[in-house]
Amino acid sequence: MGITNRQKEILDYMWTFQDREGFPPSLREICKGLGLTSAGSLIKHVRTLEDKGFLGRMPGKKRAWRLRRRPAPLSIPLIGAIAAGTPILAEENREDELPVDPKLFGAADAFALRVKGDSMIDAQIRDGDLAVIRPQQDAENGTVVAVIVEGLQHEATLKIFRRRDESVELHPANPAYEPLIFHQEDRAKVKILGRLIGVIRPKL
Amino acid sequence: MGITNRQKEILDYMWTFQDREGFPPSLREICKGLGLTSAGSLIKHVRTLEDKGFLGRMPGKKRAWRLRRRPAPLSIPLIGAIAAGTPILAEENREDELPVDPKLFGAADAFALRVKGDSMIDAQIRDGDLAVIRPQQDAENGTVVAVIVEGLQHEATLKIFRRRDESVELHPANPAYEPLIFHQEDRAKVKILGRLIGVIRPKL
DNA sequence: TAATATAGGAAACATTTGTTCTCTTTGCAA
DNA sequence: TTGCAAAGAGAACAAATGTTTCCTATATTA
Repeated sequence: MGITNRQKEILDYMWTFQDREGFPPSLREICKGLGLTSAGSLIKHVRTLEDKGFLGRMPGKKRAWRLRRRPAPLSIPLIGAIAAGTPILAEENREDELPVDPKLFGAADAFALRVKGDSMIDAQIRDGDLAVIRPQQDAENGTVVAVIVEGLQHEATLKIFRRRDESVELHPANPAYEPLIFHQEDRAKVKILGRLIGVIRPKL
Repeated sequence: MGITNRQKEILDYMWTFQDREGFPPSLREICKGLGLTSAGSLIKHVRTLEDKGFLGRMPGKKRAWRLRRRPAPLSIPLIGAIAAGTPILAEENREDELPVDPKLFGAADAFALRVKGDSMIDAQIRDGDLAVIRPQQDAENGTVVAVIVEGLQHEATLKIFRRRDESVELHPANPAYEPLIFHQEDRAKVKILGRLIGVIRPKL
């Protein structure tokens, strides 16, 4: 499903107009911008763009269309308790949306978890902090990861990750807590959700 | 030049609509959203909003207006070194804009400072953290404040604030550092910039 | 060659939409 | 009370705007 040169010109002009003016152009304004004289000529192209999915039109409304271009998300989903068997980012797991641009933390698809307890206090992470996580399946030794241990809880926890020859270890950053060590087939119970890439401490 | 409750409702709805739909609402769509039945009732408010500068209208065009000045800013200014004699938020002191909605921290006019050193490590604040500050002139004992000491530096620092009978004390949250104590007229050298209301730790 | 797809023009038409007018209601102050 | 201002309803009007129909021109393809 390609797009012809002319159609791309039209789409680009619509974006330019919207960025400059703050609202979408009318058909005749597009004509003027492209040097056309008849709105009738243009509407055929606009309909094609709609059919191909580049344009969302609202039938019956004037000067009302959405320009679809994957806009980067402007917020980070806050994940609460995790329903069994669902992917982490499933709608039912989302507790809130944090009005923070994830690019601030260098990731496009981050999510956040609320930290409970003081097991990471030596990493300057407090009870109540929001941990920003970039999703990934595996981790480097020594990095802080969000993990969930199968059958143990329904909430993710932060731990320092360490893989040894025959075991996987999850270490707290607080000498008052014991590390969790998984041997042999138990290692499969440790599910890495992602790597810690930032912290937000709101309403201190 | 205030803005009445009703006018704020209308402006908020216009923003909500634009964010949701991708294009501005028509007068009658605003009516439906607010429970009004007559566009004639609404246009008076819209004109007032235009006069007060909250709305840019394009005469003769349908469904075409710019929404100026979001009700609340969507970013927090990051303040770097402070030029002598300027207000903290002056343009020349701004180093960057953090794409974070300040309402996340419960304030509308927050700014941020980059933390240098580990003098607040016991408060779980690290070198490189961004401290979110709500501007205020005074502070309660025991709270963490951003202060600048006149004649000493051009950068604000975080300290735990304590006012005694005859002195003002600025305590680090790290036993390796000494508190700063100001007696008598020296107390005037301590300028409080604001109170710590949040922490952001980016790109960990 | 004829057929077809793409691109554009001009005019007429129907709906949306901003605008203007008059009227009513409510709350507040002189 | 009277007067005034803000808020809203309803109807009618004019301009903007999307839509349709019928036309021409050019390039490509069977």
